[in-house]
Formats: sequence, C-alpha cells, structure tokens
Amino acid sequence: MMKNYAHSTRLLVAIDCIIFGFDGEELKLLLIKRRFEPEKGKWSLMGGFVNEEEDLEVGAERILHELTGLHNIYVEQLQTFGKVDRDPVERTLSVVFFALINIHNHDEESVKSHSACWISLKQMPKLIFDHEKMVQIALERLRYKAALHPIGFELLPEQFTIPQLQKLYEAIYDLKLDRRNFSRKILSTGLLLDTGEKNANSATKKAILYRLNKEKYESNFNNFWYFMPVTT
Amino acid sequence: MMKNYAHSTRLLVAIDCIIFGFDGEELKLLLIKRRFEPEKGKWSLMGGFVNEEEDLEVGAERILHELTGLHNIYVEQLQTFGKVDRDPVERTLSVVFFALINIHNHDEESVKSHSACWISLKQMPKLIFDHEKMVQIALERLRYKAALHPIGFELLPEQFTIPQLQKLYEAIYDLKLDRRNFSRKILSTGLLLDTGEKNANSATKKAILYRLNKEKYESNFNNFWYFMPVTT
DNA sequence: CTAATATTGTGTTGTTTTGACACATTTATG
DNA sequence: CATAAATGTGTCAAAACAACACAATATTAG
Repeated sequence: MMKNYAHSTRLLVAIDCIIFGFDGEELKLLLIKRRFEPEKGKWSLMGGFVNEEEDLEVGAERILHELTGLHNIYVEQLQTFGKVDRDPVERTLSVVFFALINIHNHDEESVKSHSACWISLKQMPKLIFDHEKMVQIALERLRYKAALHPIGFELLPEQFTIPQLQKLYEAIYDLKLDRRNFSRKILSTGLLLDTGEKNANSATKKAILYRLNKEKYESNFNNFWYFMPVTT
Repeated sequence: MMKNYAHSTRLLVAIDCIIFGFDGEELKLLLIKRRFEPEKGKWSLMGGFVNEEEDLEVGAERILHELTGLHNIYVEQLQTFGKVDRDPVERTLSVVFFALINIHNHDEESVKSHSACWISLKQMPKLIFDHEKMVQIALERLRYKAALHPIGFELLPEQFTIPQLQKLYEAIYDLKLDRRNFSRKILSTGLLLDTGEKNANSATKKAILYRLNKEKYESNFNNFWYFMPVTT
C-alpha cells in the first residue's frame, strides 16, 4: 500500500461546458471554433483547464462568464470524462458542466470574440474529441430533469406565456403536447404568477404573461413534479 | 490563449467508492479504516489513485474488486469533488462512484484484510476529508433513482419476496409504506417473476419468492416508474 | 365594417390510478 | 387447536389523466 502521494501520477484536468439556450422554436447549443492545436478550427464545447487554486464550480463559472458575460446562471455538474485516449496530446480528464441560459441575455461581444455560435441541436456539426458524447449525455440529463423539476424556466425570459413554455418542452422532448392538458398541469403546480400583462408580439390572441413564483420554485425545487406524460 | 498544454497544472486524481448494502433491515455502507497518513486509522471510503493507463470506470471496478472480490456490480459515477483544500496534503480531485451490492456476496477475506466493515447509515462514524458529504450526496442520488428506476433489486439476492423489497424501500427512504399498495404497484410493473417457491426462513406465513424479469428490467430501465408515493 | 383565420383560455367526460382500509389465509408456537 | 404474526388479495371513494369541444381574442383581407 502507498504511504504517501509522492509516487502517484498527476493528470491534466479540463472543464468543459455545455450551454443550452432556447430561441422560442428550437433548443440550441453555444459552440465555439477551437483556437489552438490540436483540432484547431473545429467545433468544440467551451472549456479550459482547472486553475491551481480554483474550485471546480468556480472554474466552470469563470469559463461560462468568459464566453457569455453572464454570472449566476444555472449550472450543474454532469460527469467526468476520463478515457485514457480522449485527448490525443496528453491524457486529460474533463469535468463537464451543463448550463441553461436565456439565449437573449448573453454578451454579443464575448461570443463574437470567441467565434462562438448558437447552433440548433438538430444541426449539430461534428465536434472534437468526445464532445458529442458529452452533449448526448447532457441532453439526456436535461430531458430527465426537466420532466421532474421546473428547470425549464431557466431557459426562458423573466416573463413568458404558457404557449412559449409548451414550445420549450416540445423542443426538449421533440414531440407535440396537448395544449389544454399541458396548461392545466403547469397551472396546477402553482409555480406561475399572472403578471396581468399580455404578450404584445403576437399576430392573434395575445397570451397571458406569467412570471415564476420564485419562492415556491426554490423551496420546492427538489420535489418531484411530473411535467411530462409517462411513457411505459 | 494557450497554444498547447505545457503550462497547465497537473493534479492528483483519486477515485472513491460508496458501497451500499442491505442486510434485510438496514441500509449499510462498506467503510474502511484508512491505513496511511494523513488521517491514518480514521474511517474512510474505499479509494485509490487513478492509474496512468486506466479509464475511470475501470479504476472504480479495480478498487471495488480489491475490497469486495466482486466483478460486474452496479456502479454509477456520482460526481467529482474538487475543492482546493479537500485534502490537506496536496490538492486531489476525487471522482466518486457509488455501487450497489448484495451484502452477502462479498469476499470476507478481502474485507477483513482491508479492516473494512459494514456500518449502518444511521450509525455512521465521522469520516475523513469530505467523505461524509459524498455519502450524503450518494444517498440523495440513491433515493432519487430508486424512486424512478428499478435499481433496488441490485441490493437484494437473486430471489426475494415482496415484503423484503418493501423493507428495502422503507430503509432507503426511512419511512413506512402500505403493504397492499406497495405490492400492487410493484406487481403492476411486470418486473417480478414468480419462482413458484416460498421463503423458507419465515416464522409465519411463507412469502412467495420472486426473481427479476431481467429482459424487461434491462429494456425498460430508463423508463420512469413511480415506486414511491408522490409528496408535493 | 365584416368575414376569415389563427391562436389562446377554459370546460367536460369517461377511464385509470391512487391512497386508505378490511378480511381471509398460512405457519410456527404453546 | 387456539393464538399470534405475517402474507395475499379485495373494495371503494377521491384524484389525476388523456382525449376532446367550444368560446374568446386579435389580425388581416376584402
């Protein structure tokens, strides 16, 4: 048995971030064009190495802020990818986080300066290394969580309508939902507060604008809600 | 921006394993007495460093096998703990896995030789570093998953009775369930196959022994089942 | 000004699922 | 053979759900 840590191998550790956004129609990812070798110029997740004196969550925050200009966004650790040969240069672990942001909130300048783009999940290009696998697992996690917890609101503006929320869920799960049943289910959670206002940008009947009941959202976040129809 | 990896810090990376077992009454953890400094002699999770040419999952398997003598057990990556000061000797990341095993299957010799012990969750001693936090999060994950997926069977013998399964769920969630409703719910999943045999070690009416419908278990594992009563 | 069209809000209905509860059966024990 | 403890199964009312219909609102075309 080892007596101290002297003989153990030290490894490179990266942080990669999967950033989801929703434009009202489609679920999108914020991807960058990699700017150093190897795989320079290829599509990639935003990432960076863990700093010596920095907690993992802080590192994720730093990387997310660097690209989006945002603070205090929804971030969750996904999992760590550690296949020996996942990076051809040198073995590198990647601690992967996924974030949900309001697609209209990001800082255009930072995004431009990183040659980053919002790309629809359905038109995702080839990504470097194992980043596609990361995205796949993140999507599974998003689908999993959004079915049980009111996580979807993180992708919407402060004020939103029920039809918008429904479109979001339909985008996440790539299916159609019954308008009436969805509305009933969402309203029954008590998570929506009527703002009294209506959605101005509508060519037909203007939908009621709601905002999140933050108190209830936070105190009941870890409860199970059943937002999606159960398919057994 | 960095052009290669040369200037980035390399970190020590450990793997720690949370091993759950069930003795028919209580949920237990397999813990070891640490055999090197720092914190020598203190209670700890089983762990080790990641080998240079070893995938993370393989490392977890290796560590689990070293302690229990078992292969092919249920293992899942929990998350990575990376607080800068979590290890006083040197910054060490820990990729944490949790495992579910049949408590009667482990190799007594290996367990003894590691000064390991099955300890009830309710009598858990102080653990080194952030291992208590890891256990707490693993328990949350277990509770989460077991409410939605038929993960509990991993903790039981090949053949089991419905009352045994119920006791397991009651131990996981630390609550009492209605016998009749539980039975109805479990049987309605179609996951249980009647073996035709009955439980011999019973002082009263002998319960029917079931075994898992492996086919259905595997093909439907990622479906949602709702094993636990919903408390909103 | 009105009809047509698109979208939103709300109600109904029959079926299924759930939670609370009761009773009969099995088996070791005295 | 009566008792005690545990197991298997049944009932019933309330709640939740999926499927569906209709009325209200707003824009646009004529």
